[in-house]
Amino acid sequence: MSIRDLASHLNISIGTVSRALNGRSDVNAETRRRVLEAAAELGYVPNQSGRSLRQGTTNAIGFMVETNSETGTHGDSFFSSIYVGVQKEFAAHHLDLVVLLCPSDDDPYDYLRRVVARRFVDGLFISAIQRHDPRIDFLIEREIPFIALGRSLSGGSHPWIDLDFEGVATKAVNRLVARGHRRIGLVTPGTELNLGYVFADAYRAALSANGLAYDPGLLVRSEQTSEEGGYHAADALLALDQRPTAMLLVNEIMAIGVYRRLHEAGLTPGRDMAVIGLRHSPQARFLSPALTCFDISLIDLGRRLAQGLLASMPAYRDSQPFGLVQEVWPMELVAGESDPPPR
Amino acid sequence: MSIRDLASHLNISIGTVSRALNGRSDVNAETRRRVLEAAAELGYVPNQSGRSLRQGTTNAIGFMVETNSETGTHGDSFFSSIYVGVQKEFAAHHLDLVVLLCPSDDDPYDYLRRVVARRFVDGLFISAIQRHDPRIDFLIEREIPFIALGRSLSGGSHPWIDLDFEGVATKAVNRLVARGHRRIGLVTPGTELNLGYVFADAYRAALSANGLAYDPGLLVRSEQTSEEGGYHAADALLALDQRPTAMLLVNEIMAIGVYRRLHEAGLTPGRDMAVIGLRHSPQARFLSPALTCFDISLIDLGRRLAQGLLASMPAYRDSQPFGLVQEVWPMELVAGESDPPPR
DNA sequence: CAGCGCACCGAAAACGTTTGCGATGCAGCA
DNA sequence: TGCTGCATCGCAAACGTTTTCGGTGCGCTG
Repeated sequence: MSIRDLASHLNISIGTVSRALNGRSDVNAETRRRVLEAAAELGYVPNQSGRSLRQGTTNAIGFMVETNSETGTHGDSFFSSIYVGVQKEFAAHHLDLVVLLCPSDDDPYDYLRRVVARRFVDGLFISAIQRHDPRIDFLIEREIPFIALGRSLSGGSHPWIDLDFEGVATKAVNRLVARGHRRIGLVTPGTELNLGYVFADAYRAALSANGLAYDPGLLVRSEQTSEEGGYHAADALLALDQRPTAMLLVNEIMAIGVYRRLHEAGLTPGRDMAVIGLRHSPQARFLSPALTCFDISLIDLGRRLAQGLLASMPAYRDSQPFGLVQEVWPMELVAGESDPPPR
Repeated sequence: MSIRDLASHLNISIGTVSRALNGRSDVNAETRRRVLEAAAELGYVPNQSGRSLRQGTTNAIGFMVETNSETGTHGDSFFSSIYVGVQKEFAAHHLDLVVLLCPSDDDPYDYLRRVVARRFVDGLFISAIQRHDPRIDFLIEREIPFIALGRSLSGGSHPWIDLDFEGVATKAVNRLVARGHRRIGLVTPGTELNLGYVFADAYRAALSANGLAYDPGLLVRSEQTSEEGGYHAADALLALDQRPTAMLLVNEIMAIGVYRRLHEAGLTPGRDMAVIGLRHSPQARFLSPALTCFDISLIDLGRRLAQGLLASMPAYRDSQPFGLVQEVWPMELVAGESDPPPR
């Protein structure tokens, strides 16, 4: 059931059929009606490979995420919700979302180059942005549409959306200081992810704005951002001569490990230690005491990412009222019971 | 940089280049070496569209999952780990995994038909298998390779892997009965998902094997399998004249809601009520008291699914030592502190 | 030397689609 | 009538690849 079958069934040329199906203006209204009717009747659907070959476009968009081969998660379900938002935005454009899982033992840059070389996707979402991320320059140079989930120091102007770490640090520190805290620890990723640097800078600025000195010992860079990572980060903070009375975490998964370590030290989280985190997954509501955290509307973030990508793709730019998307994503503080005043 | 450029650069025909790249035997060893060298040097990578068009194959495999548009999750990170396992198995075959998110307001059968019609994938994983699932007959009839994550009553022999609900029900009920429980509630999905029926049958069989009568009131079918669903299921069980002393849940997300409802009723989970669940996500370790649950090695399950699919695809069958995969996936009980004897 | 088989390679068709170009017919206008 | 312009459509090329078919040259055998 190709376009040829459809044409011979209607006794017209394949060119006319193609034009009718694609809504071109130079085809008679009655002819178009007959074509669409026959297509529906015979169950004709265009072959994507043929179309891609001719147009040089695949109608597929890749979302590149990095895999943790050991735990088997990629982003702790962080991305699942983002996908949904992207999909919602893509539905109207007949675009397919292709999740590209870069294995952790593979170099993200090499992986990306292979994907691009295969011409498998028309555009890309990239995440886990490094401080100096070669993928960005590569994509800009090749003129491949993309949007980054996260900022980078890499040169060139390109679309990106990042979480509002400045806002988080400011609100969290202000809140803790208002409650009487003076020694506030921060746990960020210890990898070359740029967000660790951004978060740390925002944290230092927030401390300074509150007239507090920055103590390097209170900044823990954790290789893992998992429960294990949280455990060890709490361990490091508790080992200090002058312990902090509050901890600010980059996600809420680490809070599980922090709670565990606190309990082992005979401390009760939310009483002997204040904890604030960022919420990545809806399942975070379990923690007891309830974690005070910053809520991310991930579906909306996904939608916005999709809009930003479409706006940078010539074929879809007209459908988007936006220009170059470069913005931070605001987050709302959800008060829990984990950050009381110090004892 | 097409195969034509490569050929003219080497002063040989494109056919020879293609044969050399694809490892055909009818090409001189020296010629092959030169071709591979030039391909690497010039950075040539075959165009997937051209290849797909000629061969009628796309090198892409779809994984169809259903989306919950409200919460934004699809399977509570259940699938994230499965993807990783699939990807591990696919890596050697140069297959791409395409995640196909069926919106919740779309009919899965219609969605599947559109995907198939577009010839976008060579094979499919389907999940969320209904009791009578029209997708299965459709795929069998069209001779499209697939494997189902879940059993179904739909006719025809096809590859599938399902969780070992019989084993779960037997072990859980035996364990609870051995500890003195006599009234054990079961919470299963209230939708047409087949797993709800399978689990309920296994539960009844396990009760019977222990000489216990089946009380229909103790079987709660919950529309939602989320935290909310768990809350309401616990609500229903607590409203009974004769309350159960233990609850068996279909996943651990519901346990969050169950715990909450128990606390509201002045009951302490793991003391006034025994709770056992299935573990879908590694983050489940947070619950306090620790949930006694059945652990699923999701990465391995993903690998096995991929093997089962490959074994059913003519192009890859030879690489797999397996035949038709139809099996249940064993799960190990991880003892927590949530299922003590009744008070 | 004739004949045969084999290794290797080039030519060309085919996959299904889109699109530029030209052809046709017809209405409108001078 | 003759010319122009427009609406509509057919023809054919092109996208990049794989694969069949046939051809060439060589070595070997009888």
